[in-house]
Amino acid sequence: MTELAFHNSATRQREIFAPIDPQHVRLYVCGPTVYDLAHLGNARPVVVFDVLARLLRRRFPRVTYVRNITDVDDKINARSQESGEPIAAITARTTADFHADMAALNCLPPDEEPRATGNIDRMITLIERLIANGHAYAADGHVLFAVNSYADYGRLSGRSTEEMLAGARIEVAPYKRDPGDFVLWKPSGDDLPGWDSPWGRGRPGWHIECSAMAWRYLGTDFDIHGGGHDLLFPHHENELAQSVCAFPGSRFARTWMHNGMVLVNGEKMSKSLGNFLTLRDLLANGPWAGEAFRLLLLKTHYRSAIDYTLDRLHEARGELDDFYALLTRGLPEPEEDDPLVAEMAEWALEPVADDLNTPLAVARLRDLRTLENVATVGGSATAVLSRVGRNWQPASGQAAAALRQAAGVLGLLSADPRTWRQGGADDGAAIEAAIAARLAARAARNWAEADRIRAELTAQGIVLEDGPSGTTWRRA
RNA sequence: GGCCCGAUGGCAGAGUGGUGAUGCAGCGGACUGCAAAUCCGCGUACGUCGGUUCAAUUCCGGCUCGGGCCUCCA
Repeated sequence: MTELAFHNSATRQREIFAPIDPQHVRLYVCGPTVYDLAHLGNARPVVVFDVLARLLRRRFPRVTYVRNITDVDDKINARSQESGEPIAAITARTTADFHADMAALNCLPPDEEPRATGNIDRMITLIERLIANGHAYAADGHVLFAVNSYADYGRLSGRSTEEMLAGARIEVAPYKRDPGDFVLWKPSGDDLPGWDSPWGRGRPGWHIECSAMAWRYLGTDFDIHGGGHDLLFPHHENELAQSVCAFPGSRFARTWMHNGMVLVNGEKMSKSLGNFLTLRDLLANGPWAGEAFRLLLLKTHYRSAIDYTLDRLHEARGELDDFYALLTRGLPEPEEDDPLVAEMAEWALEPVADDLNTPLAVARLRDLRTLENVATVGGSATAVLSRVGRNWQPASGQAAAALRQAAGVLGLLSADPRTWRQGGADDGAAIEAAIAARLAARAARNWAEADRIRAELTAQGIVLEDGPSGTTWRRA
């Protein structure tokens, strides 16, 4: 089995993955701030790191995947003040929506999904440690992290403090000793959520929550930290600084992985730009849209930017149609431990181990599809086999089993194939009757009648496929 | 303005110091009563200018263009 290798943002290099504890791999990914529906860009890290988690679970005895819910944030407060809806209602509703949307993308839940508000005490502990260690100071009701107390500040995101100041045009709060200092704790008035603390009633700054939750569930040192590339600075830089300074001698995450942005019309999709499409908008295209979007994401390498278009979504759907067509054929089931099936599946997944090269893995899935089609429908697999460099001669059902197994690690092709192709209206019996009538007409060589029936079904959005083993149908 | 990343055929998108994957679209063929599905085959690409090398799309540098971060952001 090929070893795993990932591009580490912290070193800007591809590195062989060696977990701190090979018996227990630990992964942390930044989760959503629950103040509004998730958009397409929010979905990308969830899908990408879902694939990573599936891969890790396949390779290691135990994996703990933590993804937080940020349910205390000034955007949430602002939303509540605008709409009058209580904060708890906004966060509960948005969290439920998020879960539903991610399930529609076939993302598995993380092992732990802590909420920021459930970890305030941990954050306070961290802040106290930072003050005690000389890395933070209280000023004007706030507690700030002192950037110049940490020599490596800026190293993760690859920028010096001078560089950061050079371009910064933000106004600097008067209570900051250094313009780069960031807030760990800030005071809350009576109209805002707040918790008692040594510095008065207040609420946490943005970055401290992830440090607290990673510490609680994964310890001071763990294997992989993931998130969108736009979080690299300042969020991850600050998170790292806080955690390392709170626990001298620790290193926090060994590997940092960042996914590229989802673009629309060549520009980053974001709520502040207003050019976003929510998952709800996307899923309204049909029951196929969730998996089609997942495939669309996995057809591009996770670190590259990806431009979303509806055409590409339809293209991905068409590909899934082809895969599911094969899986509806009622193929023989190979033995559980069939070595050829295992070999083919392993081959297809090989690229995923190389910094999540899902586009190449998807291409290999297509080769397995061709092998199965050749085995069951007929034709020649010479082109595929020469490309693959093997002399596989799979019997009917073997390549399909390998396909399902490999696709499962990508979170694809796990729907019921018949539902995928024929789900929707409850008119299956009528369609089957029409197909039987057409077959009778064909048997009588009454082509006009047979074509009339087919045209009628086509008008209803039903596509017929005549195969060696009979006629099947699907919805267009 | 500072820092970082990218530029592959009509579109999307892997990969490699030496015959340039794959998908969609297009074209031709097999199969089919005709289609659809399936299989086979074909065409057009490595932004630009230099450098290193026997050889560069692949390594190095300049340029152009695009994107990201520097402010909330997946």
